[in-house]
Amino acid sequence: MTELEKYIQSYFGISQEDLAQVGALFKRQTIKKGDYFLKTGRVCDKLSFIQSGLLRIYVQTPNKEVTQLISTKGYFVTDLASLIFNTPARWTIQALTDAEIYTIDSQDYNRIGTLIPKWHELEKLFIARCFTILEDRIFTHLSMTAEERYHFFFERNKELFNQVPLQYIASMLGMTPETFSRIRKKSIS
Amino acid sequence: MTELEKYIQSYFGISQEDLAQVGALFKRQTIKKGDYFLKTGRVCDKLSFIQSGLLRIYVQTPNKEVTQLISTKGYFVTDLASLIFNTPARWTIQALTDAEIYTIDSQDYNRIGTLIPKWHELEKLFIARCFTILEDRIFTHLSMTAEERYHFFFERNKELFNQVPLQYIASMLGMTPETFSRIRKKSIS
DNA sequence: GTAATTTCTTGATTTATGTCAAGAGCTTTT
DNA sequence: AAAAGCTCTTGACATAAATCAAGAAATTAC
Repeated sequence: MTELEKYIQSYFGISQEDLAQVGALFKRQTIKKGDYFLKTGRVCDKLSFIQSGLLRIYVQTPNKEVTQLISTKGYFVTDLASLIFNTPARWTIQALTDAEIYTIDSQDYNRIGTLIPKWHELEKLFIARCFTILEDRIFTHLSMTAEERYHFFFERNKELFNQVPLQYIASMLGMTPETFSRIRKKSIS
Repeated sequence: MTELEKYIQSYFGISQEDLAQVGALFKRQTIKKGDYFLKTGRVCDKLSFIQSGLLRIYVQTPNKEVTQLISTKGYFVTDLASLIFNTPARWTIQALTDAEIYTIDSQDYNRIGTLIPKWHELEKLFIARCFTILEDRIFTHLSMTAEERYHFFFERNKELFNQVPLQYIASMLGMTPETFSRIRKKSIS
């Protein structure tokens, strides 16, 4: 079983055969550090699984660049709204490191449901789980200070802190790099 | 066509017959101002459509009460994670006004998929749309000041401002009632 | 291995937002 | 209609976080 299949298995819980069928629709692909997976304004016509490497999802606003998420091994990456509704992508997605990904194009993606009858239901559950993760993330912004968000995130994502420029984590947590740096200093000493 | 059916129609786009079938699973119910629709820690075994009235979704934390959302006419209300995964509810949901709602219990909810084959797919799309709304909301916290969030929300939800205690809107936007009040004053004059 | 670039830290300062406390203005209750 | 509760506002002040600027540290390019 490939790693992709293992992850799909764990997220969706489908049979060996179904797994092989879905897995086969994903094509292995490498993407170099700095390359763009997606740019704001284009329609996102693919969904990828990250086998290795790191991708950053962000938006360029008039004032500043805002990092929405850093996606790592084992996660799927796409602009969901754009993929599903064919709207222009809100996010730009760029590789922070060389990355190995498995990609399915939107055509094949839309075909999964016909191959595997239960797929829509399982995917519904998967997206619902993603939904609740975002609910919780909003809650952190309503209830926590920058410092609390830092610790909360750090406890759950220690590895990330020595893999990516910290300014991106700062942005993702809704604070400036300077504030991030000061909290970090306090926390280390 | 009932209002419930009209909304389901607009969200899910299903046929007249299917609509009648789903619609029939919802039972009309009234709920008095102050009544609890759901309490944190219980398992949420229902999903409701709001026909009229306002419900507030919030959490009591050790320090303060945090309002996650105020739900209005035309919206569905539930603790999605709890409904789907049978986990203890994170949110408490309380009526801010007398409300008229249409409720489906989790048993019937889980049966829709067997009645209407396309349901899971349509619901997937519906939840995906909710997902992207939350993505956008997170973005407001990463990119905007309290004042900007105020205006952004105000432009889109003017009516709400003379229907509910403003402190709840303040909380929902991630600021104190005092800050909210000051921004409001500036904005009026 | 040195230069060039990018990233991170630090200090000084400003600005935004939170806290506390009091009172005014509404609603609801009696 | 007075009393009791809420809710909102306001001022004074405290604190958190942003901004600006400079330099140190790390990384990447040559």
